[in-house]
Amino acid sequence: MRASDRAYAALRDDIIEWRLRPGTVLAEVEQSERLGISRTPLREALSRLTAEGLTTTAGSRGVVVTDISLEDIDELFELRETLEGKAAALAAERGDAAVFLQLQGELLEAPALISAADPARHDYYELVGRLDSAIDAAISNSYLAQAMRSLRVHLVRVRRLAADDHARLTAAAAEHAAIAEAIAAGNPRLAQAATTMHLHRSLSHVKATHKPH
Amino acid sequence: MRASDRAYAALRDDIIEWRLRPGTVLAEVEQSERLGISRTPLREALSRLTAEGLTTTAGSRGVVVTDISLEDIDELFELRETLEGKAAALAAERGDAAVFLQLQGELLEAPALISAADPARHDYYELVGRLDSAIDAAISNSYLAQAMRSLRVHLVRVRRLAADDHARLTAAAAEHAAIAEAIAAGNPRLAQAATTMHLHRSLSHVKATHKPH
DNA sequence: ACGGGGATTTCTGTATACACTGATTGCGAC
DNA sequence: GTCGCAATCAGTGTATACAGAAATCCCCGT
Repeated sequence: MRASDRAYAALRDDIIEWRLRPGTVLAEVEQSERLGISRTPLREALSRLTAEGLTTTAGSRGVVVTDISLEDIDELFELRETLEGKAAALAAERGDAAVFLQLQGELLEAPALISAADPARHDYYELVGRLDSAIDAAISNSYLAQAMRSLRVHLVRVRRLAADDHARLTAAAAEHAAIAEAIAAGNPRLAQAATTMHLHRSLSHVKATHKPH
Repeated sequence: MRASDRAYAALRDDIIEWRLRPGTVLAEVEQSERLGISRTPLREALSRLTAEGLTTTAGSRGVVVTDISLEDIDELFELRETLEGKAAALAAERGDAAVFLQLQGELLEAPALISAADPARHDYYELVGRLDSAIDAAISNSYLAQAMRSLRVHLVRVRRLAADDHARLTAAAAEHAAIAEAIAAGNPRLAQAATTMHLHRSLSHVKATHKPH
């Protein structure tokens, strides 16, 4: 694996997990020494982060970690509702019903995953990730898929702001199951509506349990 | 201006104007010598182009200019309809009516710009660009605006494929005027419908007059 | 004591040298 | 003649050295 890839992954994780707080300046020499690489691959990693919107170049002060305010979260979910609603509708039109029926079944069993002794909810998020991937594959639109991928980076960051308690995750699993069911049924409008419902409830939950950093 | 910025702008223009055809490999040493800069800033330019989707890294063969097929154009317009439809609706809800009334008036006079002896239709495209900027400003959603900006790069490239004849541009100006009118009237659903109409006609025209390269 | 100017230092931006990987070509053997 | 292996070469990935700019700090003057 290339050094620039490792630097990108490390910095990306540090930002997403809020170990690098918004406003932190990422000086090239400092970070290259911390990660044990040279400045050249680090610069490439920083450009990629900036292209994704996780950092911005603040004049000649180097790059700084971007902030996410409550207004940003509103904007983020506005775009997310647009993109994922359309994606769910397209998946209902073009997707393979069997795949989403299978996912619906797994999602209905998801509460077992959440109540397990996995504090990071790894299995649960992996299942949700599989639903996202299935939708990506079903829509067969690389531009839309790319737009959603670039959004999800910011959403993972927002998710860390909220308290993902057991009750919310159980409800979210049911909402995801409803989306999968609508897609499997080949009903675009229902799939879009289920997505809208899920995102609105997610947004409400995030804003209600927002822990200021 | 930085050398990497100049390299980025030069390569971006070369790709958009189809001087660099899809499939062309952009070898680092070759391009850095052609542009009179070193490899370091050129690599930064290439990463930016790759992040935008204008190029892709093809294994160890360096980066190659991405292709745009007819299926890509369908996907592109599918996403464009989603994003610009939502943007028009939001602009109708949040925008300043006076701004869009003014733009509507100018767009109704646009045929005069098109029939002038400007083969590049510079004034006309500048006016359309002002409408895009006004919508960007009105929606006050940086994520959505960013997503549309990254799309427009590809759209300019597609536009070069079509024969932008006088008749189509005149009709397009009227369609743009209709969008501006709906936004000025504060009617989100009408604004979205007008956008859908315009994009469908644009897509039909592109596919009808497509010049294979 | 406060303000301004200059010098120093620390940063980014660029160039270049080096290393390593992967491909291509040529030579030899079957 | 063809297949295989090896050697060379081209080209990317990385490190480092240098230059230029900007910010900060210190010193001097008022």
